[in-house]
Amino acid sequence: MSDHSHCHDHKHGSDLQDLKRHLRAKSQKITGPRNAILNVLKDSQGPMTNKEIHAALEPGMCDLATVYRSMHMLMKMGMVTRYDFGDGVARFELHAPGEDGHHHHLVCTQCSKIVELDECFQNEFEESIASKHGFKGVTHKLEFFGTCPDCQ
Amino acid sequence: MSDHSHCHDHKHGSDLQDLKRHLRAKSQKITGPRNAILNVLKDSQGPMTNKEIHAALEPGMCDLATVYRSMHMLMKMGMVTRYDFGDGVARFELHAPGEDGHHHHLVCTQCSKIVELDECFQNEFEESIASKHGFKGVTHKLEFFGTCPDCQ
DNA sequence: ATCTATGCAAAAGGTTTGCACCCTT
DNA sequence: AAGGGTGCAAACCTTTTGCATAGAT
Repeated sequence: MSDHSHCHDHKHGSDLQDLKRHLRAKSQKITGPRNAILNVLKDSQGPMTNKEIHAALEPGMCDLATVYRSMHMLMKMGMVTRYDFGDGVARFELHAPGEDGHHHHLVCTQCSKIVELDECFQNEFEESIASKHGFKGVTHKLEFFGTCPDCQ
Repeated sequence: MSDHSHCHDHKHGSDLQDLKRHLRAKSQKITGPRNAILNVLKDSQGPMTNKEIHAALEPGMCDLATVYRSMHMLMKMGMVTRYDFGDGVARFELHAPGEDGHHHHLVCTQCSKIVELDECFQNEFEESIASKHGFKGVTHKLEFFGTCPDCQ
């Protein structure tokens, strides 16, 4: 598989029309809450928790439970990727429907600042591990942790 | 019972005496529960959740809350590493006090089987990312996910 | 009109904490 | 004897779910 070279714009590469079209194509309804959530995700600077997404919506726009349900739906549709940074809270990032949005992060262990990484490590490694253990459809999650300049 | 640390045996490289000695050295008490927990971890085949550790102890040996507290303590002492496989549950693996126990896993997304990987990917990549963004003390977490032979 | 999505509230897990008592050192 | 460690129960947080209603197609 080839790797993406447009890396600076992962979250701005998808416009709202595309997203809605993709939802409709899978016979998912375009509702107020979903519309609003997609807008928040589209403009986000990095991965967001359910609570953060909820907080970013206009008050009364949408229940927290609906945010959770929407993220499940978007994940199942492959429009969103879930990230885990080891603090027990799920974070989500939107990407264009066709693309897999695969990339990594550099997280500050002090202030939790998150840097989006463009670099994606090349992986003959992944293939050799997969074949060695007889696994199919192998992917990886890779995150970096350290202390950011401000916290040193 | 001398045992040499082969790559295959990361979790058996630490014997109980060493572990206890290390605890005492940091003025941590050796109690019944801690002793039992260390024994379970020492014999484990892979990362274990708090609940699994608790279940592996003799009934009545130790409260679940104590398992949680012990894992915190062991982590702070650098004797245990925490792993997150994206299911919202923390898993722990013991390693010898001096060593960092750094390695990776291959997890089956169907049955949750976990394969311990010996290979650790070589990282000039990590250094370049750290310096590029001005981070210090950068480490990484890398886990592989796929479908195991039995589940295909 | 149909069938899904939502709000609300309750439940379900995982994890943490307060407090009185026990036990290692 | 002193201080940390433990059990128990309650609190906390994130995430899930049941159910009646609202809303998109």
